[in-house]
Amino acid sequence: MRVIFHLDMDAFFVSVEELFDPSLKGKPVVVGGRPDQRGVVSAASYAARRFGVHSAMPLRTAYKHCPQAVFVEGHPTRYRDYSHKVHQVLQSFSPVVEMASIDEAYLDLTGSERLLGPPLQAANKLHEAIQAGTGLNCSIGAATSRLVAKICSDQAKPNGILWILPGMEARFLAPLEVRRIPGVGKVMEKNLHSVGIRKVGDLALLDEAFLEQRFGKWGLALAGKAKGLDAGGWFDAEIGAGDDPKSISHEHTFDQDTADRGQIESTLARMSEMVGRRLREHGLWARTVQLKLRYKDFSTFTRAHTLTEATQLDTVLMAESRRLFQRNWTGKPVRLVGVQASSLDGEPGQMNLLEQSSHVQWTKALTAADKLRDKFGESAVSLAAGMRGRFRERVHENPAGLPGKKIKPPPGE
DNA sequence: TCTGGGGTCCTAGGACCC
DNA sequence: TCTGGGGTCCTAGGACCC
Repeated sequence: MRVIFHLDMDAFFVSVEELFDPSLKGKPVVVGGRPDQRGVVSAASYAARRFGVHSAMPLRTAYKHCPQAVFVEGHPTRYRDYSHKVHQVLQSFSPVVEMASIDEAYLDLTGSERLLGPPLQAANKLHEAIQAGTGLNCSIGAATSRLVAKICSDQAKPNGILWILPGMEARFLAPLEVRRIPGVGKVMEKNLHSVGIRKVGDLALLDEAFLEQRFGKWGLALAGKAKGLDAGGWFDAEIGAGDDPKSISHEHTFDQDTADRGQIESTLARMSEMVGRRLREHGLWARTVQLKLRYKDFSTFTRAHTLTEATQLDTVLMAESRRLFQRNWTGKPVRLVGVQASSLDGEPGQMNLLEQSSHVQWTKALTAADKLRDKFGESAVSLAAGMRGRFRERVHENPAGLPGKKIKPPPGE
């Protein structure tokens, strides 16, 4: 019988902020930015939640609900550090660990009973170890499947442990709202409601063929989920299977919508640099480049192009995203721009000799630039090629006092 | 209420090939 | 000469998650 844990950190970003500033404890805290900024709540403390503030809520709305809350920008590097600490504690409990996101993980503890005791006891030990190792609270769900363990940890919040005995899965799930099933969002919930399905128990009673015919592949998976099985989709994979990313992207929402071609294109250049850098960090090559635009009415537009040869280079990403932009932009003010790289591979694929030597030189130059950015910050270095023509305003983005350095492109470009 | 940024997976149509 | 079927790749959009 499988023993699966799902561990979820409680109010993770807020709790990390409290470690660095204990005066925040007990106060309504909102992580995400200033209340007059465009943006949404990344995390809210339990005190803030009592005022109706929750994650994904626009910051301006959060302010209306709770003007006395402390609004903080957030510190992504701190969260990554603490996520890493959590990961280390988990690895001391099981070799089969998968971080599902920055603040949650799955563990397979099957066969560990002699070492750690029965699931509830093991969960207690883990809970204490996380506290000791990070100073943070978490909630743990234990069950025979990933799905049930995940729903359990949610039910156990905050700072609790819940174990569902083998064989009790369906009875545990039956009274819950269908929305509690991971993957059932607003739209699916509405669709299910429209055919009279509200509880997971209603779902379990239905004919599988009906669900498949009505809701497609997903419907079939739902039938299994209602019984507590890891049926279909992402839950089916073995724990620890997910490794290399399938896409890498960066996007930016302007403080105010803009129709300034120079501003838009220089932002695209910056997004391309950031994507290129992450490709090199991961040792991945991309064949597909995608441009994303979002307009005032939130309508979102994407255009992609697949290259004949994979790339890691900022210049190629820039040229491609700019070309897509110039071909498709109608001149309407833009709210957001983004650049995504996909069709990723750990190898560059076939290149002719000339391209190979050019590629080696470029990679050297870019890796040097990456190191400078590590030292002096993202805006310290900009590609000389990125400064040509419309990208010229990048120069002015360099904050005073930082060593602005141009990296010369290799000859022949 | 006026909506971030980083992802994953699914669907569906068209091109193209055998 | 009235029109098959399957496989794979590419593209666009959308639901969903943290």
